[in-house]
Amino acid sequence: MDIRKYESIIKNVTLFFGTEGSGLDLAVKNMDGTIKSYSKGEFLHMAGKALRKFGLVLSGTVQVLSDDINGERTIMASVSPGETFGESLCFLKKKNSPVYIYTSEGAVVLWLSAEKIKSTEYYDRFTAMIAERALAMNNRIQILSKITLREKLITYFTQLAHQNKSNTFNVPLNREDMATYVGTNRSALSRELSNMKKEGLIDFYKASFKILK
Amino acid sequence: MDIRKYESIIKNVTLFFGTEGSGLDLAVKNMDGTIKSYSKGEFLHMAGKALRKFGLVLSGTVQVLSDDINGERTIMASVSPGETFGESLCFLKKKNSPVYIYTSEGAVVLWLSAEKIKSTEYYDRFTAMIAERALAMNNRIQILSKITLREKLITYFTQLAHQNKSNTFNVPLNREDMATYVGTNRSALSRELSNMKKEGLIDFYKASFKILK
DNA sequence: TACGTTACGTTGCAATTGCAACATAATCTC
DNA sequence: GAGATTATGTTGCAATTGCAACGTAACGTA
Repeated sequence: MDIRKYESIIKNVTLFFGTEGSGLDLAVKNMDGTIKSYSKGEFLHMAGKALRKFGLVLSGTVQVLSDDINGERTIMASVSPGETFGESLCFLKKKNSPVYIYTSEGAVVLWLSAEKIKSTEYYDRFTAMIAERALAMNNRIQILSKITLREKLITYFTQLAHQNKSNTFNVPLNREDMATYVGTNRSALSRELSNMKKEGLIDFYKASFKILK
Repeated sequence: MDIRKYESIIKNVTLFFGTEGSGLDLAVKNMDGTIKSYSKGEFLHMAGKALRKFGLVLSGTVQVLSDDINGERTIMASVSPGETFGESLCFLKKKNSPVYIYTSEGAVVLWLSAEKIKSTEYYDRFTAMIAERALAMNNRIQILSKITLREKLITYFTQLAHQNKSNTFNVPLNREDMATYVGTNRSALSRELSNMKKEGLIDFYKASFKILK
């Protein structure tokens, strides 16, 4: 197991922040940590089985997928290096979790036991990680449950302004991802952003936005 | 403090499940629990201040609200007896939480310290509570991020069928709430449900639904 | 500079949906 | 069971949005 190879990534993850060198080795060992490499197109986990450990992506990208009735597979999340997946499912020991874990481009994953974490000094951080995710999802739900695109955008901008404590802020997503985040497509997003600018509600240049009214 | 008066509710909450009588008194005491009554139209918490404790509603209903730029207040959640609010905000000690807690009809709330919980035997359950909420929100996001109403409904039904391990299930919401949950209005929902029935995709009678195809 | 590539803006049109208004059905109360 | 009340279904119309196709700007590379 070659934790040290990925130390620069791991030590910046909230869960391990500030843990380095042999301290990191020990921490990972206490969580039954195992590193596994996956090649392009491989499944890391199949639906219907319990997730014994949750994953921290060390390199590559991992997709969380689920099926619907028509047998269509939807991407529920795309996980990048330094990000985790499956903590809640794993912590709750959900049987029959309806999700697949898959990598289209190949990935390296550090698998960690949520059960073992409970008896380490990292338990509080683990809980905090889930709580942070809950807040982030809550924000997104606030946006997605608005009816019109304009309302969605106003909600999104309000959140960003609040986070930045300023009416000027950068949107951390490109237009394509921003559109997905607020539940629309790029062209509709561009149209509405332009309308809002025309009406003097906001101003923006590239990723920099300003709320005017 | 009159915990016992609400024992029948409290002991059925996941957090306290199975805890009764003097055990419950002790548990609540160890979490710095305090009961407070609020009258119609009262604010339990104002935006901009940290939430020192999270709440468990004992009677009445409590609304979680937030403002947007236009000064419009949106209901983020409506919390009924036996349900909790603010766990994540409280656990993370978020300053400047942008939410108001309000009761339109009056309520009784048991306030509990997330900090104190850490050193009790209930910590695992607390974490599980947040994880459950994360999963529930994730389900809703899957639904809300679909484009068409039909896709939203198919996703919702797929989730319910999976939870029930059967293609027949009851929807635990009336049409009005179901519409809100999937991000539309009642009449559009009725229309689409009828269309899906006409096309032989589903069948339903009142709250009982069946996936056919 | 010329070229390719990628990100972003614009627009026409068809499809979906919100909304309002009304119809019908179920439920409750007396 | 009459009448009130609430839940659900139906429908016409206007508004919003998805989608596709194209235009424009920014950036890197040879």
